[in-house]
Amino acid sequence: MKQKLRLRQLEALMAVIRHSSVTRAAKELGIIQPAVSRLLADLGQTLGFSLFDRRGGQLVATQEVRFLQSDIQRVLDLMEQISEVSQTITQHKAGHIRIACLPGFATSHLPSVVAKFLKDRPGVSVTIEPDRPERILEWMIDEQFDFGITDGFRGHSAVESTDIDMRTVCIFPTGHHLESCAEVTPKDLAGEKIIHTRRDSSFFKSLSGAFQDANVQLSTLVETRQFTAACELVSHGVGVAVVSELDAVRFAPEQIQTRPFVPAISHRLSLVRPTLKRPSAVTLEFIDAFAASLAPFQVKRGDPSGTD
Amino acid sequence: MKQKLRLRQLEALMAVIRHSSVTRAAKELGIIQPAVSRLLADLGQTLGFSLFDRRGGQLVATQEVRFLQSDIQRVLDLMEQISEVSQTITQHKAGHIRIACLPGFATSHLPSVVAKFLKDRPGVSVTIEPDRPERILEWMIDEQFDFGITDGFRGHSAVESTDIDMRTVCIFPTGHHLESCAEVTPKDLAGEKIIHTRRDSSFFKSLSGAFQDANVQLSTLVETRQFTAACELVSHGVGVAVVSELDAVRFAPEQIQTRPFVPAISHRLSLVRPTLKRPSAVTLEFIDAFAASLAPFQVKRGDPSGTD
DNA sequence: ATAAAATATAACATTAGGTTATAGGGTGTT
DNA sequence: AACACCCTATAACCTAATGTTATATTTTAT
Repeated sequence: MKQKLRLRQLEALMAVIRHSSVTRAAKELGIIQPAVSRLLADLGQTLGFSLFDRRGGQLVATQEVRFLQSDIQRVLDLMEQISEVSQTITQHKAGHIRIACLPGFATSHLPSVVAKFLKDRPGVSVTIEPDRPERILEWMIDEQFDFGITDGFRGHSAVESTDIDMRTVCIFPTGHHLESCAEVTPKDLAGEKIIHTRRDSSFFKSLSGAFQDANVQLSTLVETRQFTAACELVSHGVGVAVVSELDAVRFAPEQIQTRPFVPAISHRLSLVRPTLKRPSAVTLEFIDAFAASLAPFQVKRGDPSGTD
Repeated sequence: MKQKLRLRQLEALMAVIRHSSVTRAAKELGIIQPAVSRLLADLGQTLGFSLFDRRGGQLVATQEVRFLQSDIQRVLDLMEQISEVSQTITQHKAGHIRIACLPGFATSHLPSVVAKFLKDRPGVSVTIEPDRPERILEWMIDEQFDFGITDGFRGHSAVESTDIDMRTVCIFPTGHHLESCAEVTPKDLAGEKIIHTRRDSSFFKSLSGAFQDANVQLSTLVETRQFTAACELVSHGVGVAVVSELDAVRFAPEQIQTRPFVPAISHRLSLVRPTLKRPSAVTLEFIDAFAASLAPFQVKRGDPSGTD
């Protein structure tokens, strides 16, 4: 009698213990009494000892059964839990998303998006890891992360990307003489000390291209990786910069002024994820949500005026 | 697709995760590959998301599955454990025995019996609760305990008892003038101060009966509930007593001397247990073992010379 | 004792889980 | 590219577990 324990038998056992009656237990289980009777009989067989004593019309669990009772209950509870969790997963309400992003996003735009996303999804958790684009790329290739927000992405077979061109604006301290301009051109910036991104970045190339086309000398004040840093500097009254509008809007008008930059140049963001790794449903949902959050700052379609 | 989670499906899932291959998993489970394939397919259906990504000929669990993995493993482990424990229960190797006994037994005879019993039964545990006979009786009626060792038991419908008549001996301090007697009669004890049990105990009635029959005055030195206490007193050179041989043998000849008491009177022990409660297999085994341990000190059958 | 209720047993239907046979899909080689 | 090979999926069928109805048996209450 080397029978295996069956989950159904344990369910029946616990139901009978709860109700002290086979008939009532059957009712709870939604089946009829003989079925429960046999489940118990079979279980008793496999366990090798009797499960109940009758005591004045009531069934009382034997000591052996009481001995196992807590473990059995735990198994049933766990199964229940697994079912529930898988339910919420199916409803895209549970899971974990590992996000790698540019440092600027980790502090400025991303948190609000994540917060909004998590509000509707109690089971979901998120890891945010800020780092340089090169590292983000590595992480995608290694599949260490589910989703990356980067720029200057050149394509990679193991990485799938969606590029988004972000509008940029010229920013300068409040009170600056540029305040009189409705829009800012390279000519307006002649002689200004500029805060800009690294010279090897594609965004810098676009920017300096615009200056060259206008025959204006671009003179550097600060070279930084992050738009946020540039905004920060400008807000302290130092210099002028062309940055993503996304970053600029976070600062109050008392701190910095923004004007459209002409010619319009865009900052190309890349939303990336590992090609080979099948993304979880929540991950895809999050990528959608994130892309949507960028829409207000995105260059209109059919108006590329692209970077490179 | 409101299918229930099946244990077998979870087993298959974990096996495939372990081996990264359906074929190898099937081998481990002792079934063939198509069976596992379908278990997985069905499970995927009920869970509502796919379980594996293929990655260069290897199967890799999806994020969703990894999310559930630890819970699933716990369920399987618990089932395993329940099986094992029930096994040892079947082999009478596990369980718990609650023993209520006279205080004397808790310290003298019982521990050695319990120790020997537990040695072969790793899973078994025991509770020993010493108290007065009245309380032991209550406990049996309430089914608070599985087994009781008492005396003076008068019968009760809810309590099943096995009576055992224990041999008794006369004990006295080494160097006492009774040493010269081969056996001790009431006459030999004339004028001796006696240590004996309570006057309302049936054993005392037997004893005083013997003295009356011999027309000897029984003079009390100490009245105690426990034979062990009497032995203790005697070993310190105080008085003479008639006690169960079981208790007497625990003392060295340098401390106390023992002689048969004539007429032989017995001390009736009752091994009791709740009638209505079905005893566990280990309990029955233990009662047998305990009864056997008393045999050397038991009045021979057909030689009752009973108490009352 | 006897009626009523609860439980166990018997005979059959359905379904999960197993089997064999076979088709389909990658991977690696030529 | 075409081939062979290995792994996996699908189909058709079988067995054991679990459910059903009908009925006998046991237990409790009157």
